[in-house]
Amino acid sequence: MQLNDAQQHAAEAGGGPQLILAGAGSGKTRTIIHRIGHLIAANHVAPHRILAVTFTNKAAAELRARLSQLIGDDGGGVVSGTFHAISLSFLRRHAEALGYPKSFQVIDADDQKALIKRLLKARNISSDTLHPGYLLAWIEHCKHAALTADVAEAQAWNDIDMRELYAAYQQELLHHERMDFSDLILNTVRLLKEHADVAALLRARFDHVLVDEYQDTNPAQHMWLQLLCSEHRNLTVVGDDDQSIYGWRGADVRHILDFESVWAGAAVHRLEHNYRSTAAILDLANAVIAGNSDRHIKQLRATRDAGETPFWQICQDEYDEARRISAALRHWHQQGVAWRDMAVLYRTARQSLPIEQMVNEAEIPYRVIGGVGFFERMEIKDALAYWALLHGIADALHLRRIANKPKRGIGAVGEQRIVEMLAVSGMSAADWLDTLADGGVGPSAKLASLARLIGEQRSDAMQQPDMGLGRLLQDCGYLESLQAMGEIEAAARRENIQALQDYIAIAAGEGMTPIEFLDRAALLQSGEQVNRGDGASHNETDGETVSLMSLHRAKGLEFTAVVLSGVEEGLLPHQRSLDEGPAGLSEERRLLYVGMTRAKDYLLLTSARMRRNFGDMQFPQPSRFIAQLAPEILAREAVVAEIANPGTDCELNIGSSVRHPSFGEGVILGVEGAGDAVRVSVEFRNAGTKRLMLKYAALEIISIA
DNA sequence: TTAGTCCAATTTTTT
DNA sequence: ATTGGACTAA
Repeated sequence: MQLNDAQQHAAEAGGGPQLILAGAGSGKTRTIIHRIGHLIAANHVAPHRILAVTFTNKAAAELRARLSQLIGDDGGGVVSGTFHAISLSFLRRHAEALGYPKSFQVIDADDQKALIKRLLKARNISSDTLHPGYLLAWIEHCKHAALTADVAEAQAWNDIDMRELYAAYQQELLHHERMDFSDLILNTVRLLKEHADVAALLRARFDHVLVDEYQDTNPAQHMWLQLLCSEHRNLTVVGDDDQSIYGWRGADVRHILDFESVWAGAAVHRLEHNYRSTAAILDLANAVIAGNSDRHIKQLRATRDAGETPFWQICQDEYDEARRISAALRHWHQQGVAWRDMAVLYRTARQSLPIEQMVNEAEIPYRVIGGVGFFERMEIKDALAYWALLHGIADALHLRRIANKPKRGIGAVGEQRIVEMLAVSGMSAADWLDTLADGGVGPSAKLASLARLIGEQRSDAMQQPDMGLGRLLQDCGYLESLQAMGEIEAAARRENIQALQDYIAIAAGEGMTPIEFLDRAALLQSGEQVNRGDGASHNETDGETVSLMSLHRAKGLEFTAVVLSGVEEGLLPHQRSLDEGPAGLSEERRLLYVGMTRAKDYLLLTSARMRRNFGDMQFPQPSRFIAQLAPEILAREAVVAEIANPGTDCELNIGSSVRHPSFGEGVILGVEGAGDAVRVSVEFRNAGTKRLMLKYAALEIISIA
């Protein structure tokens, strides 16, 4: 397909700062691809001197795939990756300027939290005084704003100096030779800012930089780009302020709104034709996003026919919702939509459980994208810790992790003493463990047999990096210790470990070093989880599956048919964001907008009248984002009813507001029966949900939805 | 000092 | 419902 004028202008613009405002479905990926192709073919830029920054690893992979399609030759060596992945590759070469060894590793969220907890415990600060999550969130907040501990604004909580704790946390990380995710960005900024020699090398590395999803960059990333591109100024950013959904991660929409003032002389390109969705879907999405005032006014124009009007289905509870979703998926499948072209999206991960159960029961092949990622699983982290020890690249966190797995009679105190002894020794964890082979002192003596085992197996493992892990886990008793969780659970975990071994084998085949493999594991934390549930019985081809994922994960993707589930007050908008005020609410609305604009042909919204939360039940109102929309743009079940107040027949829809003489105001959630026997379910603001005989209820209509 | 039992807090979203 | 943390027995 040809590019349209705006796309072509953007693709063929020369150097200098370029801002591409690209609405949902406006072909921005194609434009980027063509721009890169044009830079190479017409401007003779060497491919390896082009850097493309994407938001997810998946997007980076997609970019590479499409580049090789366009220009062949494996994309010609164009460098692409996430901010984090690219930062890590910079830091691998230059970390020593910051006092880190080149072999530093990345700490994941779990270990990060454990480290913070130990830090607070060592200072006798209880979690009631200062919640670890709160401290961590504040530190992250500083890092997103590119503020190191020495320049962060002092912050006290219950007389505790959080800035001092931030500094201590960094010290602790450095001591463990680890960086957290935010450090990857922040430390790269420090390299560019504080180390002129390194900065010069990094700046000279690329001639052109392109950034996707620019609306979701935080100040640290913004600074990262400014510092990297300040000389050549060949920076192209692509984004859409209506799709900014990462404010909680420090993203600031102003970066895209203010781009022209930061980069003088920037050219602006607007892609305002939507090629993805039917006009009906786009009308609905536009109606929703129009409710936000803090946005660039823009026209996103449909290029497709009206199509089917999106439907809003109100369900009894989350299981009824899940069943109706399954029915819709089946229906679309009968219409000829492939499973892989359908997605069920939700606000929170826990919503996936009932959906998984019902979809599975309906024998629809599915997969959950996200959730607990492969590399975050306990057994995988354990196995990787053993593997790191085997390859001599383990650190204190690895050793601590497996010290008492399987049980070796080492408890919390013993663990602590082992870590202290290791620190005193001044050796790496792997080297220190080797010295214990002849026996150790105190708790470390309990590691002697493990030390001997590793000593015996190491040389074998070094020669064949893909082998060895399974043998070590078997011989040290780890695999057997899994049995304590029950046969089925243990088998699943052994299978995961087997998958890890296969993964390692592939990586080894590619010539990847052990440290590179750990890097990949750290950056790919959140992989896909394939076919949970009874996948074996469906005999589906790989990839022929419906995707279940969070709204955030759906960013940048498109599907023929989309279900947005749980469109309720408290869930979308989420309660936590409502507590954050108007900015939080705007972001929730954008999230809904992002979800709707994923759909090409069919869109179904569902909400439940009742939802089980922890143990107890909740009765959410329909989401404020859709409750007021006319049935012409969002269809729903309608009932013709004669109501006391107007006295005439009228269409009373789900979502209509009514008043009852004693229960007060409420919203119609459902209708059953016919004629005189029609009963309506009404969610009253102050009186809960009631089922009323329409004929006798004396309802007064406030507004018709 | 460790291991097992009971109780509490937890969940918004991700690199 | 699950999981980490505190408490208690050995």
